[in-house]
Amino acid sequence: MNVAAKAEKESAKQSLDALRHSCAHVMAQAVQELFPGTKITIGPAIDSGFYYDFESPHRFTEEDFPAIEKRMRQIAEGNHPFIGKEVTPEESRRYWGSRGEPYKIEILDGLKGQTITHYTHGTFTDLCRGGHCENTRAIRHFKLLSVAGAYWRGDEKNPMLQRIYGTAWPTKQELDVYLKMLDEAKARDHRKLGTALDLFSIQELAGPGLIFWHPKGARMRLIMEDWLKAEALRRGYELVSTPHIANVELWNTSGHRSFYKENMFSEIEVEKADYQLKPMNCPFHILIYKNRLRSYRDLPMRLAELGTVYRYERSGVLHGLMRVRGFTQDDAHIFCAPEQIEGEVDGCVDFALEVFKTFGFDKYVMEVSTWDEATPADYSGEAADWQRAQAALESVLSKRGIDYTLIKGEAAFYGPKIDVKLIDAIGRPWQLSTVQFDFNLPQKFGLEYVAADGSRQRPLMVHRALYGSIERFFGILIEHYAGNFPLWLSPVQVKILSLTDAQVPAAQALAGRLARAGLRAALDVRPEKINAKIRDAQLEKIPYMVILGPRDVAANVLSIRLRDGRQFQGVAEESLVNTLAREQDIKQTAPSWEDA
RNA sequence: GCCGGGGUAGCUCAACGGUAGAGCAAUCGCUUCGUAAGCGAUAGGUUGUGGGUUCGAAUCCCAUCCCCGGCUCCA
Repeated sequence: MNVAAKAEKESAKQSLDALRHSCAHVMAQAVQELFPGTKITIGPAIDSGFYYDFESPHRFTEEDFPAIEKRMRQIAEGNHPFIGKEVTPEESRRYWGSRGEPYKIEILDGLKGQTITHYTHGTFTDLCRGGHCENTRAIRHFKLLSVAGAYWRGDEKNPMLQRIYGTAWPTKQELDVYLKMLDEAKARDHRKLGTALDLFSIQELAGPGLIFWHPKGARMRLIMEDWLKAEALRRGYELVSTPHIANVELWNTSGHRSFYKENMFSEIEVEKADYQLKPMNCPFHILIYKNRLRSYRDLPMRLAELGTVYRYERSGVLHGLMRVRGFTQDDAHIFCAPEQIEGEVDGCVDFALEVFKTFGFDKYVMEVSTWDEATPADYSGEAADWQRAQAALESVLSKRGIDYTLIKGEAAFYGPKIDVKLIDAIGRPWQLSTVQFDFNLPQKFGLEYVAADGSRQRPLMVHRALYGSIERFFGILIEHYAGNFPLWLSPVQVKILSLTDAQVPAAQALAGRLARAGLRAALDVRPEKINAKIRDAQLEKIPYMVILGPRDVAANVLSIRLRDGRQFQGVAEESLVNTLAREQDIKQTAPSWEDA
């Protein structure tokens, strides 16, 4: 993206934020008028709209929205300009004191030495640093969406406030598009589709956050795993396999018992020793590295594993496949010499891009998180290593011409990283792949290799996950494709529907031949009408249907129906098999059949 | 974990102090049909769990588990 385009995008975002922030003020006014005793706190613009947090004796529900929206509309139509005014801290304090707004006074207390401004529209004034549209008149296309609890200043030690979320757009069309996207997202919800398509479940009796993969989901998982393993081997990784629990001494050594304790399951005592379920695979791969003396000739050593980890997540944060307590990471750790890091990072990025392309994602954003020199807090490792690693991360992306955002101070304490967010079919970002340096664990475990000159050196370590977690990636795939998976991932690729009982033997024979050709075929020979069988197959989102009636059998041809409704008659069996085998082989995301 | 909203048949939902119901799915018949639901019958529930109030509880109260929307965190 060039500089001018970036600037234009930035300015468009600013005016959108101004509209939304202004809408939040108007909502706050409406709410205070309609629900006396409500205290205001903060109300910013966010990615897709705005919110305002209130403390109120009234419990807000969605049933209150029509009344609030109606009042908002009246206020907006009142044609009030937003007027900013600089005030002294004393003035401001007096104003908020007189209005009985303790949260505003608390904010004021945090603004020592800064310029204080009040923004007023009509009869409503807010303590606010600004960023408003000119006039309430601009606020026309908005909708309140939900109400939720939120801690004052995001701290769970503070009181719980009530947050009302809304969205606002410059035009009706944009608002409608956004609302439609929300509906679309709801329809694609992987929890809903997971049940409808019988892919997975979460069982109350077994516990929250633990995933049961049903036959169809497990089939897809197998395909994802097989592809990834083959690709890893092709790229010079070694596949390893490690235990699910380990003695607490391992976690003491790695440091996880101190900095990751809240997320680990409790100890399991066995013969007077304590064990813990693994929340991460890193220490295990490190032990494999450390198991014998390594030479510089052994490097880079790339150890990969589909490693299942267990993390204690607080009950309120669990979410379908996206946030669970037991999941499998496609984890790898690369141990290398300093001069190899750029090549290794490039290999990881290349692999990640291959994953996106293969699974049908063409949009993504990358972020490089580095340390912040200004606040050299508790970073682990040598400054020279950090600088070299950060340079490698940026250099790899630049050389590939990949646009990225540099986020200073966002690095973990143990090293800088690249994070990749995928953009799905309806424009939502999902945090996926990550490539992270780790300067902490090699030190904690005293990792070494013998250099060419015979000296002992510390290897550099890179963590890397591409799917992130198989569960989560699966959830993203479900939502990205809305359950309409490409042929190569579809648990059932072809379903053969018999028109009458007379075609059952032919249907069975065809199913056998398709299976032998490496295709996943299913049969529907129930004594149902063809319309009913088609409907069921459509609801199962099966990519190809073969409808077998007396005419087809007589002519020795097939009638094909695609998931998108298109039909092709008189297709030779060989042609179907070859076309599908190829579509599967090259992992095509679109169906092969062209309208004749 | 916290705030709010919910758990009724495999699924989607109704009944909201007075004997628990529908559609789909399932099972059994009949129907043999040409591109999104053929007809009929049967079966299916100590209403998440435990306690309480009441002559009577799916419905009211308490506790607890799970789910949903958020907060916080994150793969």
